[in-house]
Amino acid sequence: MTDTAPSRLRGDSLREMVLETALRLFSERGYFNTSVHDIRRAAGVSTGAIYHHFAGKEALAKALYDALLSRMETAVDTACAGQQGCLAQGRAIIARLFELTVEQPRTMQFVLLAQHREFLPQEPPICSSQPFQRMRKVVEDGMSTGEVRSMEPWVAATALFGGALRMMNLQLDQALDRPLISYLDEVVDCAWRAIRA
Amino acid sequence: MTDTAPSRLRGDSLREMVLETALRLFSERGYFNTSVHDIRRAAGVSTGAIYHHFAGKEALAKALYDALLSRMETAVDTACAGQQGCLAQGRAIIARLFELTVEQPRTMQFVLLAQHREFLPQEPPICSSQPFQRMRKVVEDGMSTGEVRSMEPWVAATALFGGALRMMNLQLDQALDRPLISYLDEVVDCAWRAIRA
DNA sequence: GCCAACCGAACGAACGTTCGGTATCTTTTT
DNA sequence: AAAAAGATACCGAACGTTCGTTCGGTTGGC
Repeated sequence: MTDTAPSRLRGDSLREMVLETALRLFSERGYFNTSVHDIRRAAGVSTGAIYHHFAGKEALAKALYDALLSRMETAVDTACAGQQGCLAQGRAIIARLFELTVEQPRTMQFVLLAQHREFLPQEPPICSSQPFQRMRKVVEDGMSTGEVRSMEPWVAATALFGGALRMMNLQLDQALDRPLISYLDEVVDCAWRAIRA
Repeated sequence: MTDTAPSRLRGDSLREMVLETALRLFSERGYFNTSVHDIRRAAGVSTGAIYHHFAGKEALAKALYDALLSRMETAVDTACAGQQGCLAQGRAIIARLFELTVEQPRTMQFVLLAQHREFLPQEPPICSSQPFQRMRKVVEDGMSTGEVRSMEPWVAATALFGGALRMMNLQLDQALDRPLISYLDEVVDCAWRAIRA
């Protein structure tokens, strides 16, 4: 009778389960409305297990944030990779972000909307993170090739991606009646009219 | 010796002081990092006084949120009032919002950026509030007069105001090196190119 | 002398965290 | 190959603190 039983998780898979559960609860109810006991219960692990893998609640949130931001970074870079020019790259980024917003709303909720500085005081604002820097670079490159009108870089970047980010916001607030992806062409069209040469 | 002393506040002025202090602390450290005791101390009032004017911490936050949202509503409506056409109205709204962001960053921080649903579970998302409805209406009117290209209303609204809202975001995160107002013309120009007929 | 407005010490609940103990895996010894 | 020893991973009851809130008492205007 070598039953493997519903053998409780151990090691890395336990760690993953804790992170997954924490993401679900943090994005559903917010960091401060989620206690370590809630995570413990929902993940089916012990308090000690959580504190074995993470130094505390804040460290858990930081580990989660870093992992998700890094995933988003990869997604943005990969989307850009195959594309030439500001329009194509911008479109690819927006398309990928729209996909992520639909496929992993919790991730986007936690990374884009949550006010991290309230529970991760050391963290720089999200706008200075790698993915956002990358977006600004795309626009600046477009400006130096003449594809984009010459203008203030901040304005150009917010003009290209601001509308898309707000559409993602609306999707996460469930304000849209059609699938987010179906707005993609019009969103990109608008954004491009705003900054093209 | 009828010294009026530094006579402690009473009545409505005490209530105002509590609201003001709460706004300062909520926007600086966030709702959950601010205890009622913190507000009590910072405002120089007693616990009982707070609970005399507000049913609890959440009710205090709601009163504050309602007051600020109503102020913002007035600001948007007033800005629109003297203007004719989508471009003029949109520009006036953005200009006023930029001013408010600089003059009352705490208000904008609390109203626009904070995740209210975490501490006011009953509250609808900010995008369904009056000021945002008004912004969408401006765009839709512009579309029916032919000033704005015919397109999906949500896309048009986010295209017109999305860039400006992100610029306000950057200002609140102190990412900009020039005064926010100085970007106004370029922001409006971009937004208008995005949706004009 | 009445009533609303205000006071603040005290309270129970919930939170993040600890820590002595146990289970499981790894290495060493026989 | 089996047993012993050691190390790592996990367990969960319990702890100290802080929080939002209460409530019997006090003040001040009318």
